[in-house]
Amino acid sequence: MKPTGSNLDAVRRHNLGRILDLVHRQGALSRSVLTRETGLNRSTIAALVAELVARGLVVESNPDTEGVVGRPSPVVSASDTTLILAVNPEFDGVTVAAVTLGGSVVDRLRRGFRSGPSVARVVTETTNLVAELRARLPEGVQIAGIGVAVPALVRASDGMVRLAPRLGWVDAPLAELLAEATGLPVTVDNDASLGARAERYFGAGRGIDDLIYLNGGASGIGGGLVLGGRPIRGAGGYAGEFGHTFGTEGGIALERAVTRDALVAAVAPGADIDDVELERLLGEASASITATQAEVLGRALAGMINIVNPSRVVLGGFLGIIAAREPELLAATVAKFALVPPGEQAEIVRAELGADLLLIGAAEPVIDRLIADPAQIPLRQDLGDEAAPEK
Amino acid sequence: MKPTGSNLDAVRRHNLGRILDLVHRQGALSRSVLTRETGLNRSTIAALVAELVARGLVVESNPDTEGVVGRPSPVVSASDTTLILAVNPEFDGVTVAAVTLGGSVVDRLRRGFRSGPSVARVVTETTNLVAELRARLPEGVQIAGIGVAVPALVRASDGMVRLAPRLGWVDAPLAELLAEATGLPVTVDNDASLGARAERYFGAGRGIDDLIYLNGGASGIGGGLVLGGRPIRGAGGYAGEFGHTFGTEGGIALERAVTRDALVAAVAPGADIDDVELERLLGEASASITATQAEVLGRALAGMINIVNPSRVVLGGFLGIIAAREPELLAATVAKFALVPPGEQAEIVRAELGADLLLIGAAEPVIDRLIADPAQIPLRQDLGDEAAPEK
DNA sequence: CGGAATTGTTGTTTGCGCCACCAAAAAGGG
DNA sequence: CCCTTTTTGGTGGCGCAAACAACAATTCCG
Repeated sequence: MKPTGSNLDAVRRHNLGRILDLVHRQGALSRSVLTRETGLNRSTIAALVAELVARGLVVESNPDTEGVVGRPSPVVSASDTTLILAVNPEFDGVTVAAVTLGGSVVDRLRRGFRSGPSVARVVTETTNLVAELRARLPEGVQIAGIGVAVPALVRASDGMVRLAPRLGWVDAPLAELLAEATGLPVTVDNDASLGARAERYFGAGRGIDDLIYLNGGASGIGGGLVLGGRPIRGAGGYAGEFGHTFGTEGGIALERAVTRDALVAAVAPGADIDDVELERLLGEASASITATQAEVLGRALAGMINIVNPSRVVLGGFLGIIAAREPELLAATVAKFALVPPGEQAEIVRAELGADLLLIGAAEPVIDRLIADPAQIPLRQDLGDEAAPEK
Repeated sequence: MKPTGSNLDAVRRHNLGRILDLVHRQGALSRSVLTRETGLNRSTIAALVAELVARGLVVESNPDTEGVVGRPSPVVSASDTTLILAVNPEFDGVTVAAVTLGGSVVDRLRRGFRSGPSVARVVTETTNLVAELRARLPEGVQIAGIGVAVPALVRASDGMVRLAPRLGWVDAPLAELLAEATGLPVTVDNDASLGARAERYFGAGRGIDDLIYLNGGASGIGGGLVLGGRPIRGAGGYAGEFGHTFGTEGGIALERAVTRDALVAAVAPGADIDDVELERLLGEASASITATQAEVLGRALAGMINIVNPSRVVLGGFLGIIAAREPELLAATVAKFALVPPGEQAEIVRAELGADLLLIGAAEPVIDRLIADPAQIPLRQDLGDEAAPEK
């Protein structure tokens, strides 16, 4: 069965995790703020922070005198000597990046593929890139684990890729294979769900407990759902897979009615351009295509809004371009087809995070594991004069 | 901000609550089972159970020798000396019932109304019924609180009824008024959400983490959503309010296309019959009406299933009758309009709980409060020779 | 009837957060 | 410029909850 009753160890773990969580989400915080925020005693906070420092998870620094009365409180911030490796395999290549506990990408590598890669190919290439990246990292950094964002249906509990149409995979035990190849703990999850998490914590969905996230890419539309402050996967991982829902009455899937290719075809037929270029060209052209697509998108959104009543809808990728170019039309269409109260409560905004979105998201589950038990990172023995050991 | 870090008191509260939770949900459990289930030490369980007994929340009894080796372990079950009062105001009357921690109704009273009642009327009638019911209860029982299930949009955090079309209320601070009038703690929530919880814990949704619940009553269709094991309300409490969603392409709300009145009109026009009678009459008549309604219902369900990917759909009230009479048609319609994978994962079943559904559900939030802090119930002083004091 | 298995019971131990006290560091006021 | 006020860090002792260990009780089985 599930975990259960808590003993004293659990208290320590929970409190360490709570501090790590606050520092991760809100950036640098003074010890006095942590005291207020957690309700714990000053001395307790001091002891907990000391342990996190000893494990290389946070660092303390002197505050810049802020003009407040009283003794200054040391500022606690995420350490950059503990990193997470984020991996994003796609049909045309795989990206590996080093992400800090604070949620920023410090280094990245990419290896392209000519054809759709097999699972084995992705595992070996990823392992190579991981080794390469680790060699480039400064001495003394430790890797907390590997987080993978994959465009597929995933059983997150054990990192099994159930179905990846784009990659042609079925039932690939990706987490297990990568863990074996690299010797590091690995988490695997759906890319859109992870994108939703990233936008929720660090982007356009900050602080929003009920949101729908939709991302439009070259290969289709993916989405993620956050309800009651928690990511929702549904029984089989299909919750929030809005690309396959029906946007029109005729029963055409949304991701076949609203496509990036249609936008590209209208302004630069056949060209291979990125979203920035696409938006620039659309700005110069007439808006009729985005208008048509905005209407279909709006109808589909209305259906979702009626059912889950979110307070915000975040649109990324080329859907973000549509949202930026047709805000009134989109809002009007939603208002027309959604019920009045939920429709009024749902604010439609464009995603804020760009290229790093999936990498930041991919690191999140690893950080979750860290927050659940910070003691999994060994204490650094500063007893001798040697540097802290890696791995 | 939210609660936070945990200290030793929190551990004790959590563990007491965990035991109470297990006993509440799974019925009678032996102390050895509790030990295994919680992972706590035998001696710890003994101490915790002793405290719950002292607070009148559980009782210990001798097990019937089960044919197992080893010393018999005392059975812990919910006490019936601590009760929750469940209240269900409707447009034509208000029901007050006494519910045990085990989730069964032991007594009930109802007062009818001629016309739609004002908030004040409901409060005074409820207060009277509460007093009457308490007078009938045996000596020594204590009331943990009042839980209200109301057909309205509710802000559960403070029990404010935001909008109750059927009752004609707007922004009625029902929890506050009832708490003042009765001197007991009061929780208020939407009736359909509470019904969903009741079915999930004690009915057709037992153990299901992702489910949709829909209930059809004389005044319309209400629903509740449980995702990831938690009730989902959405930003404004509209999540799961499926009655207002569109079941057909023409934009007619589901609860106007699928109605109880249509069924009644087909078999006994104008008659005032209950669901049991209605189902019997339908059994004798032709099935064409239920078939039409099953199709519309199926289309609406398909839309919901595509978005939230539940593993079960529970249908109550007259929708349960439709589900029982047209299982194949309903399943076929869902299969036709839902995507294949989520459609296959969603099992459509009839609700199991009958008339007590809302009352059991209404008690749940009160029990939640009890589980969150069992120490809110005072210790019974058995030091003297007097009985335990009430209130 | 005796051994094995399981669990309740009791007293002791361990570890975590709290508390009280003192010291340190900044702001403000005369 | 010094002194008071305010806020926070640091330290040692304390209380408390759960774990642990040893023993007793109860049942099954041969």
